[in-house]
Amino acid sequence: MTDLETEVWFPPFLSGKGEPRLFQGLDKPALQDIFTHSVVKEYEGGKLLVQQGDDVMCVYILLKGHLRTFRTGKDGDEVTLRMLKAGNSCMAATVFMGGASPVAVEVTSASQILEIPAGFVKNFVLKDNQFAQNMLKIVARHYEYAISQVDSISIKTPFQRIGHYLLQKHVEQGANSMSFELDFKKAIIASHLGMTPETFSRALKKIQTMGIIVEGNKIRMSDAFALCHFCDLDIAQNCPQAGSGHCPDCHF
Amino acid sequence: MTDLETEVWFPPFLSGKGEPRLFQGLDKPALQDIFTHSVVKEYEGGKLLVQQGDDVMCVYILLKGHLRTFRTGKDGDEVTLRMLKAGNSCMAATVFMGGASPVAVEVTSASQILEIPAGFVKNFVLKDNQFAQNMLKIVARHYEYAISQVDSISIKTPFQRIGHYLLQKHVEQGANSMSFELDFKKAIIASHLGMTPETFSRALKKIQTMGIIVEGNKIRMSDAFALCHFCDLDIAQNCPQAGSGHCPDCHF
DNA sequence: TGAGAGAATTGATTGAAATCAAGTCCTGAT
DNA sequence: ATCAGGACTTGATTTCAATCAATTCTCTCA
Repeated sequence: MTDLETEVWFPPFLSGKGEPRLFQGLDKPALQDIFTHSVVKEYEGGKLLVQQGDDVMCVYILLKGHLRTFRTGKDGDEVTLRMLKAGNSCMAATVFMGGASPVAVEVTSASQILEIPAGFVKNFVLKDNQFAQNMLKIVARHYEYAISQVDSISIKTPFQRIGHYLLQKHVEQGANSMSFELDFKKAIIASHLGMTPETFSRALKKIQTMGIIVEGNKIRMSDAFALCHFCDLDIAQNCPQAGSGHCPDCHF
Repeated sequence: MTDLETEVWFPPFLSGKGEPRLFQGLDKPALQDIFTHSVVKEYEGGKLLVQQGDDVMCVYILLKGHLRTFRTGKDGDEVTLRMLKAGNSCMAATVFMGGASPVAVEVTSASQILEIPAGFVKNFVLKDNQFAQNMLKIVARHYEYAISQVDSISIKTPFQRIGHYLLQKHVEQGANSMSFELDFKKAIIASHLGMTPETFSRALKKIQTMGIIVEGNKIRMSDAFALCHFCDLDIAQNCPQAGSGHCPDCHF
């Protein structure tokens, strides 16, 4: 990959907020080193990038499109673990543990992906501390996300899970717009939340009695605090309104 | 902490296998640096080390005893996320993300704990790449564990979860003894597996029809492969028998 | 414009685990 | 040895999400 190409696709990764970024704070030679060892590939929706049990050959960074990671049980049941959008990465943790991938990765809409070879990443961590720290942050973030998923699935009702999920999306987008879109198929979101599409659909209906209007993939809220009932510490931490006293439900 | 003291308690951390070790491959000055900044403390069973939402002040390394990490929902329901034994550490990921702890940590039996201050750890990662890599491995390991927990809870029946859990314990101990002990209270294990103590108890009864004898905390197996029915890729990876052809259920 | 396929919704039924409620067993203290 | 309290087990009942089944909706493509 040339320096010029880098310029084309790199900028979005500098401006990203929210998720910690792999390239954050790296100096130019380091970036150059990474890019010359990486490739950008295009995939059609539906393609299975990694299968459960595969040896993982690279860390994937999603430049454009959507991926999901999931696990399949013996009987074919699936859980969706993560739903990735541009800027997210996956397989970082697996590359460090070595061995078989515990998850499968599927391209859910046409995507452009930067692939950094596993061996290179492993070495680079030992050479560049900033890179190591970035990796650490990313993996730690995923870990915390997984924890909240365990929590969600085991101690919340399907209804609460959906409310929590919607609120999270709302806060992720800065909590300033009165509406947002679901950017994955409902069946995938349902699987992510540990329920069937039917249950998901019914809960979405029920939630409309709380001032949440659902029209296809579009979610509109009658007031900015309609979802605050579902708030918890995890969300409050990222909520710009937390502690401001404006939110009637906020105890944080 | 003096060098001499180090000698006393450090050895077990060098010989450990299984979990990646925080101190693995560090040179003497690095170790010295860590130890002079750390303290060892003793706690009685029942003590809450960290509460959900606390600012985390240090990374904990369990030298002796038992801890568990858990989350509590609004209605008081709990999920046990991890059950730690000597050699395990916790709060590593949280220290890197900064902010409030997503979990609470409870001392479940009298314990001795090494506490490394958060600030020191964060700096040390940037100074010592080996340490950074160790951290990364530990967090990655926890992440993979959390993934398997999500998987377990959402796509396995309670019965399968218990079988899987028992097999895991069996394999952890080298799969050479015909019996092992549950080292946490059954209610905690139940909570870890996402079920009530009643359901746990009933499933343990049912599993006895498969050649697993349960006597209090002691689990005895009629033959070495009695639990293999519950095997999956995750476990097979750590199974010394995997691929040997001895196990009638092994497809790996 | 319409056909067809996949996605999503809706309804009826079922089943498994949670809950509620006694009981038993075990351990450690007096 | 007895007692008290906790851990665990067992039983009866309820509940709620999964399942099964049938539409409806919404695309895309001819």
